[in-house]
Amino acid sequence: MNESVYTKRGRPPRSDGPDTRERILDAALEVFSERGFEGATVRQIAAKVGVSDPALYAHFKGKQEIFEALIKLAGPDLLASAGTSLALEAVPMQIALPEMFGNIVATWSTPRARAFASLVLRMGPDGLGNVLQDVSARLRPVFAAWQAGGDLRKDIPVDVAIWQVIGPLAGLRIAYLHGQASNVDIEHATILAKTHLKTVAQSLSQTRNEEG
Amino acid sequence: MNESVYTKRGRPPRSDGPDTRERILDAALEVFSERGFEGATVRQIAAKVGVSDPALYAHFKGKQEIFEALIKLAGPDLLASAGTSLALEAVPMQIALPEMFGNIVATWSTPRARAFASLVLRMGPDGLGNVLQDVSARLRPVFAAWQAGGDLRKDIPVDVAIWQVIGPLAGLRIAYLHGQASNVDIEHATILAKTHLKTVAQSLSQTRNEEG
Amino acid sequence: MNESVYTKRGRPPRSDGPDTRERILDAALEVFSERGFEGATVRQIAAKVGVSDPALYAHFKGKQEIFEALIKLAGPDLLASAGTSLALEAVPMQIALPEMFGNIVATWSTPRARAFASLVLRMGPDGLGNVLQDVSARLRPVFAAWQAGGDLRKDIPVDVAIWQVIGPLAGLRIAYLHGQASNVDIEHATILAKTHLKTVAQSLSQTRNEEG
Amino acid sequence: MNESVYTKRGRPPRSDGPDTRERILDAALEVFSERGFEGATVRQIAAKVGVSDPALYAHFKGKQEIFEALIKLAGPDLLASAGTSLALEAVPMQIALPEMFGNIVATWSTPRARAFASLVLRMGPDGLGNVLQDVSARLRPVFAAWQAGGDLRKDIPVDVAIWQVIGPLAGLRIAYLHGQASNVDIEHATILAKTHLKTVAQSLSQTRNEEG
DNA sequence: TATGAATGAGCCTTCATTCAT
DNA sequence: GATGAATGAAGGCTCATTCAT
Repeated sequence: MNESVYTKRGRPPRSDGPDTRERILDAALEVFSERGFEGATVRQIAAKVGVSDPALYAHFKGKQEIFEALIKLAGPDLLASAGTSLALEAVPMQIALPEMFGNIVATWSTPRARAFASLVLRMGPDGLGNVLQDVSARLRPVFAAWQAGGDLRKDIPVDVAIWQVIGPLAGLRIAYLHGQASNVDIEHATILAKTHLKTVAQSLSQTRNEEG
Repeated sequence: MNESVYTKRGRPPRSDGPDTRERILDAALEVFSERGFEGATVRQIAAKVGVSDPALYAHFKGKQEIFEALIKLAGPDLLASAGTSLALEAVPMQIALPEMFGNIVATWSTPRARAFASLVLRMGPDGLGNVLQDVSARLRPVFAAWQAGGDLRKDIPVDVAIWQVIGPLAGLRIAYLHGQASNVDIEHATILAKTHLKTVAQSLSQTRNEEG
Repeated sequence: MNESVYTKRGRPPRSDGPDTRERILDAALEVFSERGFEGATVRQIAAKVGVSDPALYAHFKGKQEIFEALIKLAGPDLLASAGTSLALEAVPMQIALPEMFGNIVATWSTPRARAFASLVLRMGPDGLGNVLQDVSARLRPVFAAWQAGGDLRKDIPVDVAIWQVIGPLAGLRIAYLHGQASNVDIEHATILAKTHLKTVAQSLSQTRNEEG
Repeated sequence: MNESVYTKRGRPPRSDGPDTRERILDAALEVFSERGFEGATVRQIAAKVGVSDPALYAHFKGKQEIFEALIKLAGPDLLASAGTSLALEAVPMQIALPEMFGNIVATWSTPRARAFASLVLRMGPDGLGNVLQDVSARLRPVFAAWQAGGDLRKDIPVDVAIWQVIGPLAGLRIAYLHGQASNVDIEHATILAKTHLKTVAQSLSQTRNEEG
């Protein structure tokens, strides 16, 4: 993998890449997302960076710390990142919701973002649950505003409305937008997300015509 | 953990329960779902069963085989199991869909089922993706029948309709119905699922008002 | 290997062979000679007998004891067995020596004897050295008698004479007459042994014609 | 064994010698020759080197590879090494044969060579058979030349002649010149070898008297 | 900073052996 | 006698980590 044949003790002439710390995190993201924390080995990460494993210890205190640094990075890069960071309250729901599509699926489709998705997945239920509840909490004022303004039907609890929006998206991300996703997967997810957001926007906004 | 101080090479004087194989699988499910395949150790499983680790090797060829046996068991116990095994085509969608709730969330709430959910989660994207695509495929004829019969709006592609139904459920399961779920989580999920199914049934069936 | 499908606790209806102890030793000889003491496992032996491993413990105290029983059997069956047990002193050397061929190589060529040879080989230098010294000791009076009687040249020390006879034979046995020997090996050894004994008998008996 | 009580995870403050790979092979030779491949443990080898067992894995891929490295080294150090590498064809047999003694037994008597002998012995019949056949093959042209030149009696097949020379030597090596050989053993072997070579040279060269 | 060599801990697995039936 | 299930011991090997350079 590493073609350099420099073999001597001590520091090699010069490190060929910029910011080794960054490269370590990149490699770690890949390895951790593919194999999970325990399944990944420090050697694999080091190999991917192109250095020997003790080198990592110059930048991080250990495997655990690399992982945690990754998690810290993951936060803003997750579900949260896309639409939820915008000032959506100001935009009418009918427009804001489909709008999220462009942001969200595009954002989620990058290799890095997909690797993060896999990473969180691998972390077990806690990792995922936290993210979702986090996003849910962030969206609540937005949806409440929409409901107050009449954009969102009043007969649906805000929580349920939120869930109807982000639930399928979360499922989508997990099922189709992970590290190993193929292009077909991504396209499939794109269509599903697009249609989902249009439909759900519609059904959440429209006043019911008949009740039973 | 084991207070007995019997120390001799061979088999101990009395083993307390039969059906060790079953108990191994139970313990393994728990441990694997909590820590993932690599994170789990044979020792932990054996300890949970209350035997020494070599004992497992009388029943399974190795760690891998225990895991695989678990996966095999997981099939019927997963997403699929609940509503999808019924002959739903015969039932009107408006009734069938909410009906699934009783089956599904109840089924998913058992500790065993939740452990399985965590297990599959831990298996990485492949595990999950397969399950969802499996369920999707199984539901397709049902939904198609509904659409042909007029129960399901014709302006929504069957795939999207299915996803709108199971997408939030999948997310739910992952976010709230995993091995470590608290009672609050479960209740939360129950309400979400119930309302979701009612709402989605409605919005999938009702003819559009032609709004825009 | 064992076609019987009787599977129930306790003793099976009847053991199909005679003298299990004997069969165990046979199997053990085979396994030990193929893999050495540590390389052999109790299970392999038991499997070859067609019983389960704990069954061996009804006949022997353990692996070690089986091995020792084998060694005890090996003694008479080894180098010693063939010619050396006869009353060779009475026979003229020129006749006795070639005569040994019929006994020795024939005896050594049986699968059992060859397995024993491998067994002793595997035991390390001690096993082999002991055997050779043993044989040497047994032959000494015979050769001394021959030398006294004029059959054996007086200018060769008895020890050397013995070694010239049995040395090649020992090497032969080890190199060609072991457990895995092919028929070609055996034939080769046969010829070598035959010619060797004839030649050595000649050169040990004939008075030297010239000295320098 | 190691009195230092330094206990910390990584590398210890100072390692005392270089050339660990060499030292591992030395230790391994000893252990393998004493106990055979299966009987030897990686931990024993490491202990003899004075390191912990994982250290070996920095130099060899595993137990098997250590063993194989040893076998590779064994080649030149075995039966072959001594006389057979010389250009013996040029030397008259009567002189060359006894000459081998100085080389061979001296070479075989070194602790290392004796350990190798035990090692090969432990490898079972294959190991030994190969060596002997190898040597036999190497000597054939030499003996053929001698026979053609009249040094070697024409009434003895070359193969048999070779065997009469090396057979006792092989037996000697196995019986007396192994890893655990005492000084007495070595002396005994030395005398036997010396006399053997002189006698055999004589009897292979002298023309028959036409005795019967 | 980065490396090679080394380490303690621990993992999966096999083995000889034993108990209760 | 013979069996299935279980056990303590130990083996080979991997891993994260550390020291000296």
